[in-house]
Amino acid sequence: MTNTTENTESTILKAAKTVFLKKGMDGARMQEIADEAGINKALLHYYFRSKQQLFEAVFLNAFSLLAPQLNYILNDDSSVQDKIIKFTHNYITFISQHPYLPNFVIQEINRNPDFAIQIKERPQFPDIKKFKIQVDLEVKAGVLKPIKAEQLFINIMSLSIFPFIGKPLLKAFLNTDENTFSNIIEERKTVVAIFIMNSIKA
Amino acid sequence: MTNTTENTESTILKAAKTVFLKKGMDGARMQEIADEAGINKALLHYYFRSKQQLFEAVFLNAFSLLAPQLNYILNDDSSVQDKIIKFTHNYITFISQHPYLPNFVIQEINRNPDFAIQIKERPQFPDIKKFKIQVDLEVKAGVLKPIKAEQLFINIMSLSIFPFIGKPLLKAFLNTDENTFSNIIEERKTVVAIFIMNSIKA
DNA sequence: ACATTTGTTAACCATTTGGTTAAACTAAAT
DNA sequence: ATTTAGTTTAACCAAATGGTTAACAAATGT
Repeated sequence: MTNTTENTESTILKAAKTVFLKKGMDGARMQEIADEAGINKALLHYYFRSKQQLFEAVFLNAFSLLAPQLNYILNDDSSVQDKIIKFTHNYITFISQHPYLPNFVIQEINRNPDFAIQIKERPQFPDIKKFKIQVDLEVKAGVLKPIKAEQLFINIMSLSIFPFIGKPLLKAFLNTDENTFSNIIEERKTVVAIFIMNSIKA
Repeated sequence: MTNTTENTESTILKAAKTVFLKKGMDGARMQEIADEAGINKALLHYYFRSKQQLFEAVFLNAFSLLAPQLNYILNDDSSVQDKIIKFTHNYITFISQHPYLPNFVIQEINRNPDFAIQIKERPQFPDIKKFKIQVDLEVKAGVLKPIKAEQLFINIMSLSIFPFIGKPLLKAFLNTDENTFSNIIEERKTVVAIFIMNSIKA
């Protein structure tokens, strides 16, 4: 077997990722993916059978990029403070390089909530249990002000992810240009952790 | 002129809102909107000419529901603390009753950023200027810890809105059922303001 | 009563779109 | 050299979809 096969397959996947991430399942067109990949449309079906299956390949790939980052904050052994500092910085940095990713994943799970069930069954799927025990412990020990781990988790995710999803809206509200907004995001790599820790440090 | 006209028109708008908010421009089908309204598909074109124009009517209507709430926090004369308490409570309450709204608006602005330009020109479009001056003043007066108004604004929006947009994802991560998640959201009506104020109160 | 305007519908149309097919091409195996 | 298996393409197909039309129904004005 020649290696053109694998090349073509990964070329398709890359192109599909570009188009699906930008336009979503409903907005994407098989012809556009083929054009992006520079190949004949029939090849998409030759390698992936259907739009649905090609989409799922892209979706699972996208999700598997987001999950490990999360496992880090949830299962690391450092203090809650260290985790928050590292996580917010890493996550905002990471998403800056893949700005379409969170919006895509969230949008498609909203469109078809069955996806959430599917990905929950995967082994790398993040589990909040350990993080919750740790937060409860530090609260009891008086290191942190009383806060429910669930609320803290939601806050961390909200502050890290929303600015990317809501970017066009926020840009309009703040009346800033692209460059200024980038600077604000850059600043958030450190400022978000400070904001959170100011709130919960006892 | 009979009033059936206005009835039909508003029936269409209501149905279009239901379908567009759930499925977005790309996912929505004119036939589905007609079925939802219980009328013939041709009537959609009779009253709104095209899918695009019907969509725009729905979008502007949706946006005009979100904007006034924002103007409140930005232009009210109460202290920053009072604003944050009132805003987070009001906004989370409001969105609970219209859970598809923010996701829809953000998604469609992402799909077509020209929308952001269009709505910016409307008179009710929120302006952050006054809020910024107020925050800067309270920081200088030592009422608040140093924080940029822009970052604070993004934080408030993130903490209020993201839980609704990311709901299916958060539900999966937190491993909670619908009911538990509703309780968490309910709790956020008060807990978000406390979280923010703990962070920024000097 | 009658004509005219407005509202509503079923049938139809053109285009788009996901998907298929049969033929052509390529490269390794014999 | 010839066969064989895998790869790629142009042409094609059926269904879906936004939009139109022509006829019909219901109000409204005269």
